[in-house]
Amino acid sequence: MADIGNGRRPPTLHDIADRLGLTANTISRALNERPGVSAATRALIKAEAERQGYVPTVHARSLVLGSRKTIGVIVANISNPFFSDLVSEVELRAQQEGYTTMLLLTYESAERERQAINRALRSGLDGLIAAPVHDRSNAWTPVLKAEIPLVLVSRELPELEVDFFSTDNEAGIRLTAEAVFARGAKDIVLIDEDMPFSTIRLRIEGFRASMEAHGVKFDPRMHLALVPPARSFRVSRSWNADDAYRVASDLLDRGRRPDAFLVGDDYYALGLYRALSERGIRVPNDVLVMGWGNHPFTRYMEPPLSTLVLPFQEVAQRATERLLARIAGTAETPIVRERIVPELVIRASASR
Amino acid sequence: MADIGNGRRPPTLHDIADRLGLTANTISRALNERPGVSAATRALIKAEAERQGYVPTVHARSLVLGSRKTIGVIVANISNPFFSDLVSEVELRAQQEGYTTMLLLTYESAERERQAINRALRSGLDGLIAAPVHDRSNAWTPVLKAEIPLVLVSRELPELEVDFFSTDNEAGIRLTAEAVFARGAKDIVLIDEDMPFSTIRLRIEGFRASMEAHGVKFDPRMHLALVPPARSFRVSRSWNADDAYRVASDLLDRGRRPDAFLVGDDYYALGLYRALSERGIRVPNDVLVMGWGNHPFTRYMEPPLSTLVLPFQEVAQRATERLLARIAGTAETPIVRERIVPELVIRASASR
DNA sequence: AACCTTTGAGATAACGATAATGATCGTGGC
DNA sequence: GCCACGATCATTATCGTTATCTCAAAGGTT
Repeated sequence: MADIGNGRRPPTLHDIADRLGLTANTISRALNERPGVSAATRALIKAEAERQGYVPTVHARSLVLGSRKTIGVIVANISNPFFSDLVSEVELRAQQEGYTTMLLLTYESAERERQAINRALRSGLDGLIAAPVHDRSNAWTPVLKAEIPLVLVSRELPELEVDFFSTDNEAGIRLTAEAVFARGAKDIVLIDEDMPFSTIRLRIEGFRASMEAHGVKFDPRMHLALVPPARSFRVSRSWNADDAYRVASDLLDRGRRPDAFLVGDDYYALGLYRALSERGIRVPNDVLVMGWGNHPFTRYMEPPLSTLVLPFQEVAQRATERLLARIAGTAETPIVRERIVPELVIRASASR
Repeated sequence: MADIGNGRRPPTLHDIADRLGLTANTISRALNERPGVSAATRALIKAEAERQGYVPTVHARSLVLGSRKTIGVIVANISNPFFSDLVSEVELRAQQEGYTTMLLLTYESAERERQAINRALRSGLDGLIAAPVHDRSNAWTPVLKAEIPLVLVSRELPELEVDFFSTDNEAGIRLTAEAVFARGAKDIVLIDEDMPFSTIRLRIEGFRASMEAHGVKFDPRMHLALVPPARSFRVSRSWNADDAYRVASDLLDRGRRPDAFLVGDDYYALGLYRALSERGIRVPNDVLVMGWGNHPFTRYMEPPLSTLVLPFQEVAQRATERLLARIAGTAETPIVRERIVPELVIRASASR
């Protein structure tokens, strides 16, 4: 910590080189463990670099290398546990491989998604993991054109020829449906969000298939209760429970009395529970309930909620792995689309 | 979309310049709205840039400008709603000002924090917002030395002369304590995490002060129930409820019967509720309970939990605002340390 | 001892953008 | 008709790092 004072400007390779009577080139080779430097000078250089508190300037490095060692993550928000776990996982793996993570949030807005993609392109990222806003596949063509590796998660865009990883929504809802069928349910209602996401479409498809496999004719007006889309994606999803409460209350007040409920989000179950208990309908005696997501609070609901453990981590890990392979150029060319089946957890809400 | 095919390499200023018989410099001036270019050529240039799909290379720009227009956020994780809301807010404001956000997670590990700081420095960020790992003030000296604007949130490091924004933990716990005192409680227990964070220290301090203001002698063994520190910070905080359940059960089984509980985290209240109900202790008739954080599920607990609405957004906004001002050089020099008082929400768990 | 190989380091030129300075042109003032 | 001047664009230098090529010295071989 002696002479930092050479102009109050962070030290560069030249500063070290001048001091030692060498050239910047040699310093660069020494610090990057490349051949062409003797062990003795290498040690000298490292010591001097340490002493001056040298930190390489990424701007310059990425300019010449053409890579920033940065990957971008584009998701709607990070209040949703799925996305926050996804982003965490990406950050972790990326960091291990020497990449840093740039975060871009869309809040489900097509316009913000466009901006995010734009900023991602301008930033010269090495790769991109994204949960796209629904049905906006053409928004991603600039990324493909720029030949930046892209991996999609969660929401599928079939028109795009890119790797895709997701929870298997269809299999998931079938698991829950089968579980309540197996416990004697005959009349099931699915509560889910009224949004055109592929995730929700697939859940409804799986639900319908399961119903028909059990000889029940699927009627949207009877077996589907749609919750209005969230008003804002800015903060936590507090309103989900409220909306589900309202939807479930309406349904029950119309005299409808199913013997099982499936919900597309654990928070919906909170509202559903209240609507049921206010009307003296008991879980699981009068009605079975299956959640979705295994949120920490579900084990503490009364009765504890049966639900699905989503493969957050696995999806995130596979997606990141794939992206890194694409960046490294080691991934085989054909794209993969993987849907990982979630795991059922039966608790008191579906025990009979 | 005609001739992109000049080598499959993203177009540069030179490509546009060559095409129009101009120089790169002129193109730069035209596209950046700087004087020295006639309106006619400016239009020509813009059209050609658009046609070639030109995207400026940040590497080069940051190299010459010395700024990347990027700010870093260092927090423990983003499963914690406080941090996810913080990060969201930072991303939003940053984006509005043309900055992108780099995410660095520490998982409460000093070593990972060190790495994160290192990576932040290497990345040539313009500024840094961080919730530091406790008592690691010397870890941040490299940032100060590099004269990179730094704003701390949530956890205070008094030794560091930097701006700081946080929830007022002391005032918060006093609000909850006063609330139960006002409703007749005389013997209060605080359940909190056994970690040396300044946040927790301040809560305990505030609790003690409030007790003594009401003539109760504060005895840690009587009035404090400490939950073992979380085992991992990787994923959601599911275990918090379990740990609180265990701690509360132990306490009750030792025959201790306080007439009010305060908890340092809404999740603790989940475990506490169960421990109480298993022993036939009713909320609020036999004991009052106050949460912390106003998590969405608290309104759906039985009975609904009284809690504190934390000023997540405000803290994040002020911190980001401050950081941007520091970067722009428009912030007055003296540092500020702001603690924002949370807001009380009384629900059935504390109604008498 | 003459010759070839290896090793360590310097010289030079990128990378793509912006800043500072220079050159050219047309125009206006006198 | 001469000179000065503003507008417009070209020239050149620069940011900090890495890649390529070159060269000198050391070491080994016959």
